[in-house]
Formats: sequence, C-alpha cells, structure tokens
Amino acid sequence: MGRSPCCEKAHTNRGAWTKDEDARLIAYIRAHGEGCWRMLPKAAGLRRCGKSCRLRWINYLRPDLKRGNFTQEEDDLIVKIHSLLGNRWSLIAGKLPGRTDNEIKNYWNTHIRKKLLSWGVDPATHRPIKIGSICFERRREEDGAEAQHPQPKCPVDLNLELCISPPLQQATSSSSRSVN
DNA sequence: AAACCCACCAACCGCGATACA
DNA sequence: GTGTATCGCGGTTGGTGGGTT
Repeated sequence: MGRSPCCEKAHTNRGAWTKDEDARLIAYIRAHGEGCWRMLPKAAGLRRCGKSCRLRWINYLRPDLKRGNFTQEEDDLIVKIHSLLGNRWSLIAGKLPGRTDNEIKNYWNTHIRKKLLSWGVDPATHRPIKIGSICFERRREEDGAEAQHPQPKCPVDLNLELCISPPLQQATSSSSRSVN
C-alpha cells in the first residue's frame, strides 16, 4: 500500500510563492504562532499544502533569518561540522544562527564542495582524493598539471582529518552526538 | 542580438521518525 | 502492540539570471 499524498494536489498552488501568499502566511503565524502545519493553509486562506507552508516560513520568511553571503568564519565552521556529522544539514544549521538547513545545503553543493574538490579533498570523507591507489595530489605532480595550472592550496589551519569528538567509550555506548 | 551554458537557489518529493488513538 | 497521521529531514529538480560564444 502506497503512502497517501500529504495534500490534495488538484486544489493546491505549486511553484513560486506570490507576495500575497507570503503576506497571508506571515500574518497567520504572527497571530497564531508556528505549528499544526496541516491545518495552517486552510486557516490562513492559502491554497498550499502544509509542507510547502512550513518550508516557505523556515527557509525564507522567518524574521530571524540572516540573508546574504556566508562569511569566512561560517564557511570554515560548515566544513568542520560537516567533517564530523556529514550531511546532517539541520544539525549544522543549528550551529549557524540565522542560517537554514536548505541554505547551508545549497551553499555546500555550489561552493564548498567545489572548493574542496579543487584542493583535492573528497567532500564526502574530508580526506585527500585517491584515484585507484594513487593519491590525487601526487598524480597532479606526476603529470605536471600543477606547473601549468597551479591549484589553490588547502589552508594550513583547516584540519580536514576526520576527528570524531565523542570519546571512544561514548561512541560505543551511546549513539547520541553533539557538536559544541 | 540570439543562442547557449552554467551557477544559484527556491521549492518539491520521498521517506524515516515520532506522536497518538 | 499496531496502524495512521503528521512532522522534519535530506536529496533532487527546475526556473531564472548572468556570463560567454
């Protein structure tokens, strides 16, 4: 048995939100607060599914959101936390006030991922990329590509070695993890 | 000026987790 | 203990704008 859809697609708007829809959503949440996303669209007079309302609020309309470019500090922090937690975007977002998981995920995929790859670092493991048994960086030296197209170097102070913070006994006795 | 390419990002989709009857 | 509804997360898609040919 398949999962039932979260909403009746035939009677809901899809795609980009209009100013009027944004205004209705903001007004409703200011008056009633967040929560019960399932009921919200009907109560707010929106032809959207609750999921869509929640996403729009969290990723775009929340008043505490910090818009604009990521700072170098945020950039470094994302890389460091990602090396510990992997693609746990909501957890990473929790360490970056004013940033959303979606925003960080997009930033990772469009900026940081490419930057790490250009350094010869695997974005998934945060370890030097190896091709077969040959290290990526060594290959570059061997084929002379480095001389013709010098690559940016990984910052010295950015520790990309995997470093799981919980002590060994915690790692074996508990699955809960925290980053501070 | 037009066509094409690419990067960015808002939004959607599917699924696991959780709450509740 | 089980089934259902809802929430929240992560992966992916698609529209748009800017740059290049």
